[in-house]
Amino acid sequence: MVETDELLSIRAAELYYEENKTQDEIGQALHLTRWKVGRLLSQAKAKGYIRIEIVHPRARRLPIERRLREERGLDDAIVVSSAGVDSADEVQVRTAQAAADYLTALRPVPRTLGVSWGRTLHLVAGHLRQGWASGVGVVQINGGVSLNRRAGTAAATAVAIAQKGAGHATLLPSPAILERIETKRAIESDRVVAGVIEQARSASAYLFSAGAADHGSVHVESGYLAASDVDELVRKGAVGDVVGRYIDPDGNIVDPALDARTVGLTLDELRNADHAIAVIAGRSKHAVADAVVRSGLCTVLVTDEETALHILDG
Amino acid sequence: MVETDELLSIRAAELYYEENKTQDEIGQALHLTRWKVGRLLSQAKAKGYIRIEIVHPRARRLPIERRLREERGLDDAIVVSSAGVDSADEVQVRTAQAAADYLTALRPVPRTLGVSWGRTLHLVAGHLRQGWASGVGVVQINGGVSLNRRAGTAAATAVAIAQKGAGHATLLPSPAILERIETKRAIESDRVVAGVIEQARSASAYLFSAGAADHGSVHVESGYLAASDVDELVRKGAVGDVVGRYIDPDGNIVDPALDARTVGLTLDELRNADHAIAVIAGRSKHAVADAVVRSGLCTVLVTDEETALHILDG
DNA sequence: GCGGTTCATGCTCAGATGAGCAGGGCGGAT
DNA sequence: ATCCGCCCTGCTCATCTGAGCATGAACCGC
Repeated sequence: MVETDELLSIRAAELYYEENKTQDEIGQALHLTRWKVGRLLSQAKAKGYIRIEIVHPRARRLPIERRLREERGLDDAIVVSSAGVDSADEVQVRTAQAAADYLTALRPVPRTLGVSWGRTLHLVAGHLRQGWASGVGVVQINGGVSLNRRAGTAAATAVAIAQKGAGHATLLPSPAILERIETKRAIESDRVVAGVIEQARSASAYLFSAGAADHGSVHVESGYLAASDVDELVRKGAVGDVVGRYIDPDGNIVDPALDARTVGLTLDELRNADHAIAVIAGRSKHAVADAVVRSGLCTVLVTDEETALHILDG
Repeated sequence: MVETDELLSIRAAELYYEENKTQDEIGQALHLTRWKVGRLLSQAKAKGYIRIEIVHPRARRLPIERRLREERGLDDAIVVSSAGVDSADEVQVRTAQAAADYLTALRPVPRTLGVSWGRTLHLVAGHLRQGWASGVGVVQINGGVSLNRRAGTAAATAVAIAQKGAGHATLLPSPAILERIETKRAIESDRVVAGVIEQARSASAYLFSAGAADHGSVHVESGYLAASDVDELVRKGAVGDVVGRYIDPDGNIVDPALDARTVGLTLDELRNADHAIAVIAGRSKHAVADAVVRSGLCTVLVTDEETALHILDG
């Protein structure tokens, strides 16, 4: 009889969802009372036979967001649907869009916003609307002067965010990673640099992404690290980087010596922030995303469905 | 504003379908009246942003069935869901199951059922329940004595269907295709054979499948045709076979000479039947399935979702 | 400017649905 | 054999939802 009930619940679901019959009509068709039909329907839902999906580039996944908040202790989570998406780029674009939306709707509007840089943040900046805020201060939280080509994308990101928010950007005039620790100390003792970092520390919110530990990393592309350096970091357990600092699955610094040569906010400073918004999308970043959330590096996560499910269910 | 409405309808849909809020609650959350929310919801449905799928091996696709009836003039159609199916075999099993269900529920119960044979029908026979009918006559409608191995599967199918339906099977003691037309004439003039064919002609319903025109065909496997023969048939436009007779996309006999050497019901006899149930599943049979339906070879089609959509939308 | 048209909005009302409850059948324990 | 408790069923009632309608704003051509 349980077998029959299961079949019946499927028949009922077909008539209800695909043929738009009322439960009463279904009852007549299957020789059941309408209450029985209602129960079969909720049974079908409970057993997961009914899958409802919202297919839209801007669609979110609220139940997953809720789980992230409840099971991972995030203050907030934005999970974009990856339904009907073929390319990894598309996923990143949707996530960036969502991050821009979140930032626009963020209340209270942060007086000063600390930002990192990279491909993802560049996209976020691009999706922000002119006038998303009125007079926001934007400050870079990690070094970003490129060593070779693509110079200025880091600066451009911060400037774009500030300009569209009718504010001004404070740039951190320093490379991300220095060759020698002495140089790093020297740069940090520079009054301008020290001032910017001080300002970064006092930002009311942070917006940053994370990089995967692979050869496609911006650090390799920008010339801060060689491909072999990344291999070495991976060997030591690195899953990716946050504001230029490479971490293992538990969020610990993988290479303290390298970390000491990295300019910008430290991870602990980030962890103590009230509003730390991480924007992380794409399959290659599943591991870092997990590390970021696990180790409390962010209070708010903006990501895609697959990454979120990876974080939740491993 | 239209852009905003679209976004709103998505937000509303998320809250309604993923969070189980009432339209009223959503209205409060989004500062809308509940009527506006209702309209946004139907808009989201109309634009196809809401996708509802029933995920179950026994699930059917009623809207597609309806389209097959209305747009292709079938008396009835059974379309099984191919959601969550990985293997082609699984699709065939589901379809066979559905065909068995259909046969069991068929009213009036056919006094005599004409059946063909093949892998699909064998599965159907296997899924029939003991006692699906009480006293049904089963008669083979095309030759099926195997020339080499696997002897008897054709007979076994008919016998199983009859036995489970508490009836008896009448076998057609003849090969499917003969080498020379004279032999075919001789066999057909045999009293027993002629009697069986006569009985087949007067069956009250037919159950048959179709084969793809490829080297995996049962005709090749059984030794009736060489792989090169099939290639030649394809060159002449064959998309597959029904009761051993190869047809082109319009349902016409591809090779009249070969057809004349084929023993069993003719296609026109099948076309004139009141109840001709075709069971066709799998991607490799899309073309034949289309030909069968287009040329009116069946009144009832049992198939899978993908094949049905191929028939409907090309 | 003006009349006409279109369209979105908020409403009434009836139909559809879900929550919770009483009655009764069934199986197991004593 | 009898009692007890569980679960399934069909019910009442309150809530939710969709259809259809009147209103008024916006838009268009004249």
